Amino acid sequence: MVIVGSVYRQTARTRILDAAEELFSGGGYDATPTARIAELAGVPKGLLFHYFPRKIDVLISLVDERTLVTEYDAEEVVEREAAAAPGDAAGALSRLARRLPLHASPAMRRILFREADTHLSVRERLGRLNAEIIKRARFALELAMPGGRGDAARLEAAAATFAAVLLYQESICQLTGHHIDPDAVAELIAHALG
Amino acid sequence: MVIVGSVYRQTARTRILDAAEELFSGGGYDATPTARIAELAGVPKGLLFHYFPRKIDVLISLVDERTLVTEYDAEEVVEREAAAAPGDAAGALSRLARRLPLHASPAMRRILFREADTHLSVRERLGRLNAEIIKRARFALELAMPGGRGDAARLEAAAATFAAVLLYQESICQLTGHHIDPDAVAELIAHALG
Amino acid sequence: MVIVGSVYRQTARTRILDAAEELFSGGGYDATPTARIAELAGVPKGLLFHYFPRKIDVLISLVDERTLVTEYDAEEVVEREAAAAPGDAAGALSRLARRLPLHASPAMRRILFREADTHLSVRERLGRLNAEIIKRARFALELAMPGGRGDAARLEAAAATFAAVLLYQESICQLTGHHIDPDAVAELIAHALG
Amino acid sequence: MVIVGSVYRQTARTRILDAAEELFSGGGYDATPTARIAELAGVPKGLLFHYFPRKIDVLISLVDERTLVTEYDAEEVVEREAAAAPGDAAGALSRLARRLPLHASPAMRRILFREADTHLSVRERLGRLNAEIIKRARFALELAMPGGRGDAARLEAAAATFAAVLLYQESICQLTGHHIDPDAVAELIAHALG
DNA sequence: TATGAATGAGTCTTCATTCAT
DNA sequence: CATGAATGAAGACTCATTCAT
Repeated sequence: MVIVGSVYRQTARTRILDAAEELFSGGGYDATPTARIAELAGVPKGLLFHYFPRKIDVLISLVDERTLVTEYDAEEVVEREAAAAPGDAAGALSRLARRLPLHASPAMRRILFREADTHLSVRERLGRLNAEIIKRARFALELAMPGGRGDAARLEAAAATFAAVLLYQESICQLTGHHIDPDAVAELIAHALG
Repeated sequence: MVIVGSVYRQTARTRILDAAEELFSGGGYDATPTARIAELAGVPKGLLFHYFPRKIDVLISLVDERTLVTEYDAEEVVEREAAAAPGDAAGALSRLARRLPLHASPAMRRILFREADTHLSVRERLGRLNAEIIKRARFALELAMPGGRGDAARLEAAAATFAAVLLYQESICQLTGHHIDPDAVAELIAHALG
Repeated sequence: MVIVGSVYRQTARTRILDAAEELFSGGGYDATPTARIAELAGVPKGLLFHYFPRKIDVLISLVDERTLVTEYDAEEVVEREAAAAPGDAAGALSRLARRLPLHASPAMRRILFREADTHLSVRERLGRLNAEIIKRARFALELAMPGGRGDAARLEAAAATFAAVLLYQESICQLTGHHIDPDAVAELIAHALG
Repeated sequence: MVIVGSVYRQTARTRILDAAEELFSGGGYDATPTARIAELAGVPKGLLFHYFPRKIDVLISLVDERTLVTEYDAEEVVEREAAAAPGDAAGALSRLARRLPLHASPAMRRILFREADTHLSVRERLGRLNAEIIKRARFALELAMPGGRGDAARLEAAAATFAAVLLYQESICQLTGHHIDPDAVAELIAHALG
């Protein structure tokens, strides 16, 4: 009953975060008045400040709670996949892309990039995400081509490039109107290293 | 007198743009009050609105006047270089990177990325830059490997990836703390296509 | 159980008043949110309003319960002292000063003066204190110099002046940084009347 | 014309200070919204913040500009008076009281005392005033009774007591309802030293 | 052109107080 | 009694923009 109740009637705090996520991703943090967040959440303005003393705390909580790096044992999964399809570097990267360790909605990703250079805590989170993706891409590539072909520097550039494409693909599409396909980049990289 | 007058006028307008460039790139467009622009430019607040009726006009003028795509005949230069070093795809891309068609200062690049998703005119300009870079990268790669090795899709992915790395390299470095080397990426791509 | 209950209840109420005394004397009534009183008292916010329906009731209760005019028979004490040291007007005033009929802590005195002009009930209490001190000073001086030397007006000025010095000595010291010694003033007054 | 103009039509800044003086002295600084100051001054709310960036700056400016210690040569005046009426210590103090070196209106004095313990700059100004009054009282008394009768400590207590009475007389009257007459205190002190 | 005072809508934030549990 | 979420009115302060001179 209690559980069902909480499911049916989201808590005020959750509704506030939902509203903020939508509005921040739409118009940006600065352009979103707290009043509009409260309005969309269906709570009085004061309640927002009951849960989040300052406006920035809404953003911080959003980033803290909704951009989690996945917690499953990533390495084990990658190893299993590598064993199942040996030598398939492109496939390994593509699978990594699909498991992008952003628990976040596309909205949250937009928020992450948009606010990163203004707000330290957001930037830190973005930095950690990038490092994590690079680490996993490097690991996947090493597994896929055990012979160590290609030098270390090239593999490093490949991992960093792939991470950049993954992180920025939506931003690139939105800002430049040009769609970039992670699978095509994965194939390109695999060819470069293979 | 007339000349002096026009000199003064230009000076004021230029100083306003200089100040705006510095402040926008530092704190962002929204966070920069017009009063501070005027103050830093050393002009009275009213004069700013004499030259730029609305605040957004300062940003628009900045983007229009200070992020010019280079006007030299890019294709001709690339052709000459390709002839001088046939088959050197990596070098072609590296040279392209060094001629990045942003006349803009690093400050202007920061402004471009930061404000692109909020302000249409900035986004348009960024889209045109991206398209231009992709076009030149494609052209350079085609020239470097005339045999048409590699299929078209892969070449397209290569051009788009390189453009993304070029455009975002500073953003990536600033936001994630991870430095990405365009030359290494150029070498990677050349290897993929070669 | 009942006893324990009443002990707890009293404890909560007392802790609220303790916290309010500390905070009001520190930052002033207006600058002290009820939330901080409750926090310092270690009680939930709602409980504070259970005991004190309005914020001002906390101040009123504080003044009512913690700035009591002493209840011993002041006149009798003064008479006994006067008999023991006849003619010692300065000593009589000094002893009066030491028995200052403020049961209150220095904190409560600060509250009294600070809030007097804003809150009627506090002002009334302060007025009563002043009147009481003047009365006692007059009585002590009359006893100490029974000959009736000095005219009535001068004695009145002496009593009022001494009361002012007693009441405001801490305020003067705190606000102006100048320390004023009640004993020296007592000696001065005694000399004026003697 | 310009002068007449400025006389007829007070500047907005002056009207703001006038309004603040009236309202601060009435209800206190904290209880006075900036909106009401602007309203009483007949200026838009924003203009108040054009002249005084923070609310506290209104109070600071008020204290800085409207509680000036008089600039005439006080010592010379006192000396002349002392020569004209030798031995008249009571008269000297009474004359000093009438020249109370507060250029300020009674309203400003109320503000000074009320806000002194909350705002440093106000407290500093009050401390300087007190020191100045004590200095002048001491000087006046020394001139009036050149024989050096009475010891130094008593003279010091007399000066401090008189300063306290002068500074706090209005506060005492307002808070306790008891009127204290500076002339009577002057006579008392003169008698004590005489 | 040049100047800075004037304007007022809008924003974040605080806080006493209520109320359902 | 106890709890802390809920409420909304009110306050300080910001800032783009206008305007008279």
